Amino acid sequence: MPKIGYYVVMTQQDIPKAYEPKKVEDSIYQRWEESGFFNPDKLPGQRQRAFTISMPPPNATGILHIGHAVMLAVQDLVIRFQRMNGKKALWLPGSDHAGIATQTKVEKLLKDKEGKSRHDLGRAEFLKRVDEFVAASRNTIKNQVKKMGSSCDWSRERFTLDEGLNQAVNHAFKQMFDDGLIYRGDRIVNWCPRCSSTLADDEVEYQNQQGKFYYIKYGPFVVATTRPETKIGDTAVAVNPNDQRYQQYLGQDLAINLGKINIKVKVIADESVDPEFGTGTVGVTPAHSLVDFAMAQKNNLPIIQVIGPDGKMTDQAGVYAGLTVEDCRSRFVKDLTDAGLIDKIEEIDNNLSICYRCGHVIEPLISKQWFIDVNKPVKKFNGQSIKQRALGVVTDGDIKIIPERFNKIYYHWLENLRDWCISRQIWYGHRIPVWYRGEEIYVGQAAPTGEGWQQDPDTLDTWFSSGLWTFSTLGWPQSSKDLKTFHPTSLMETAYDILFFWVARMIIMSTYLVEQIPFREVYLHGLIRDEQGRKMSKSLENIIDPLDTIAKYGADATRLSLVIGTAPGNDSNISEAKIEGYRNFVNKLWNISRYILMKVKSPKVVDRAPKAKTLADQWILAELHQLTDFVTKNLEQYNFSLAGEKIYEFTWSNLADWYVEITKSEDDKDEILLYILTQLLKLWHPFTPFVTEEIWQKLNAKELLMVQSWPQAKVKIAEKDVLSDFQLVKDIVTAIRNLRTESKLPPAQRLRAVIISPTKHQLISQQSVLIKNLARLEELVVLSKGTKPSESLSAILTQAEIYLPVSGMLDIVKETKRLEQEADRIAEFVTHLEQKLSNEHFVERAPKDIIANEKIKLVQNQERLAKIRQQLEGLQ
RNA sequence: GGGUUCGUAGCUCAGCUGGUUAGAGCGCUUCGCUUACACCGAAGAGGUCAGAGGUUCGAAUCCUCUCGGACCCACCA
Repeated sequence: MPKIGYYVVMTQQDIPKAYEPKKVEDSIYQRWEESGFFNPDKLPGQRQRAFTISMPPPNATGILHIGHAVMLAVQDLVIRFQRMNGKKALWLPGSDHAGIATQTKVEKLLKDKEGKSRHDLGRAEFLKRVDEFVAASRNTIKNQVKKMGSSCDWSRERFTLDEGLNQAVNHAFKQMFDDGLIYRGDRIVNWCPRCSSTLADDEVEYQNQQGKFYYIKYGPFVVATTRPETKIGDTAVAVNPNDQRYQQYLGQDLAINLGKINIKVKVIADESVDPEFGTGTVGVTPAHSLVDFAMAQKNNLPIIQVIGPDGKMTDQAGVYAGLTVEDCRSRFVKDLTDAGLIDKIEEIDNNLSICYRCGHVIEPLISKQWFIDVNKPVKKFNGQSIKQRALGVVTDGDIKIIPERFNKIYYHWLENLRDWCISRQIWYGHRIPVWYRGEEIYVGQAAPTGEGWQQDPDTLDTWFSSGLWTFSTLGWPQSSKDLKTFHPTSLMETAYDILFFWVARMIIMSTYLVEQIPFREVYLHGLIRDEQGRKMSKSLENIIDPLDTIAKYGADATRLSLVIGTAPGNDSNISEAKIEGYRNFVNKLWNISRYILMKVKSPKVVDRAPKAKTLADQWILAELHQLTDFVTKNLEQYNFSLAGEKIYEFTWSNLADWYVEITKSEDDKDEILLYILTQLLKLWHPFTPFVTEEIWQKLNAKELLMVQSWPQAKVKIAEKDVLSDFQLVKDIVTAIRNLRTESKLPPAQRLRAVIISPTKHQLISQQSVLIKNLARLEELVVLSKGTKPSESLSAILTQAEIYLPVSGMLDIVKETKRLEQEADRIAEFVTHLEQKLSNEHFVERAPKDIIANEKIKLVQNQERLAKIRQQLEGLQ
């Protein structure tokens, strides 16, 4: 027998009592993959509209972590929903070379294992090592992505260093260079001496720390600084223009002695100096401070670089040349102290700039780098800059960010964006497509012909290529069919912490290069924390590894725990207990299915709603259809949690706890049970693809669940009446069970009950078999009117009085107390309603339907209260 | 300094554009191995929705302030 034989041969008795994800998940994934349906070109049926998600490419460095797991769970949910919804659904996977991150990682491995640096190996050999590492790592990640059940199109998998993407990068660079948006210049940049590379502004992190604030006697001034060694490179001293104390010195050139060093500074006035802070005077170090650099440009100051790219003092530092920054600082401070030039030293809180990749302290310094001009007017944007354009597509609503509040953050970031430094002095990445020969410069796709051309040794910022991701992966700059079909993509789903790094840059690059938005909607999920809300980290030993939880509880349970109980853009805490809870749920779904499969004569898919034969049938169908409607709407609006909770509730509370129990006493349920199961599996599929597919196959389905069409909510039943009628039945059953428990009647004891209901006795009579079975009654008498049987427990509902005669066993004291409590509770509610309805303003201004509803509630509860009081009198 | 966000049952969280006697899961109590499921079932207990004002007929939901937690951006010379 072919592969499907596995399912055919299996008899219903063989269905295990407990669902075992580990045994089935891999083979189900394999079936999906072999079906080819991950590829939108191979999907069945006529599909006009495309739905595209570009998977945020995980870094080629590591292992799948819980953050990736959320992203995969959410995106797979959306893409499966859209695929079932008849869309040409493409989820394009890939990975990112992550220049600095990967190079840092490999350098560390190299050092730990062989004690060598990248320079010991040389560029070519080092890159070979990186490629080997990345190849292995990418393969690992790919397998882990599959473990989550991700239905992405592996035939379109891309890597940022692929040939095609490399061409896209070069093309983008050349186009922007030709348009004058990319330029090369000497500017102050964030320099990481450890990485020996520049960093973008947003790649710098800050660490709060206790530092020393040195007050240095500085000619006629006292200048305060946290970094004394940079004072060697001062070329000015700045004061606030309004500061009366220093007016006399403005414009003067002063020679300052700093112990073993003499410097020359000009006294300048600058608004940015806060007269209140420190001494109100600032030593200006143009080469090693962003702010000072700006001041130097404004005032035409000389620039002296005293710290080199290697983190050591340059020759300009005189006697300190060659020392590391740290050594220089202590030597310099000692020399100043010896010379009596230290006024005082204070402790101060300050922010240390550190490299986001390696944690080393950042040295701002001046360097010749490549930049993208974000403020230059662009002709095709009618004079707007690329930054204004990126703002416009969001303010105009072309791109919708969910949740909306991130709009503000996005705007703020873009409005303050400075030119983007795109060159990196690392080896791993896209080599800058620029060649030099003497004074000549050539920019192009490939090396120019002719002798003596040298390519720029630098590589591009990783985010430059990531910025092209939505379209470079679809064949750009060629005008490919994929690009036409799938771009702009539909949804960008990612964590909010990457909004600037990536989302904003994709918008800049796409609007400029393709003249299309990269995606229509951005859905930002929160970060996952541990059960106490702490970040997950190795040192806290609180890491939840999705691969572990998949092995232990299954991919479906892991997915549910990441999708339900969370709100967009909000961080969420996760614990193993939560995942365990969803494992239990998946098992519940399994067992409901097991029950149905064992009960029906021939398991099959039922897509047409069967005729309801009983009230219970009508009720469960009405619930199912309402559910379908609700879930569809909420999935369309990315309210995954709400949708999931609702299906959960239907599955466990309505189907399992009530309807399945009912089918044990009502006959002829095959069609309807199979219909409900069919629809339910479809609704659950985007959330829990594995278990639903596994059950689906047991329905002797020929096709895979993943390509079935999404259920339509066709509601024909008079739902309101059905729902309220069935609610009364449920209330009666619950009330009887409650009486039994409260009065400690043995669960097995069959009881007799009398129900009196003037308005609903017919309904209750019709449902008496059901009520008897569910409430474990021996006999049920239903009357339209009558009096309470003697010596009986009573429960008064709004539409029915229920009596359980317990001759000789009635505890009058207890029963009185119980009824009194009930009466008090209702009396309180009645008072509340009376007050509300006697409020003129309420009656005047509230909507009519609300008032009508309150009136009904009042009447019902007044009657109910009266009857309970009657009972109480009867007990006296 | 600017901004965002959270504070709802013991714990983890849902509650959309204001109208339910405020919900879920876990935990807890009391029963129960009723042939789908003990990864279960039945019945319960448990909350003045951080605090104080305000808008409104009506506020957990909107506004202001206070307190407490988290985060982002800027910046500290």
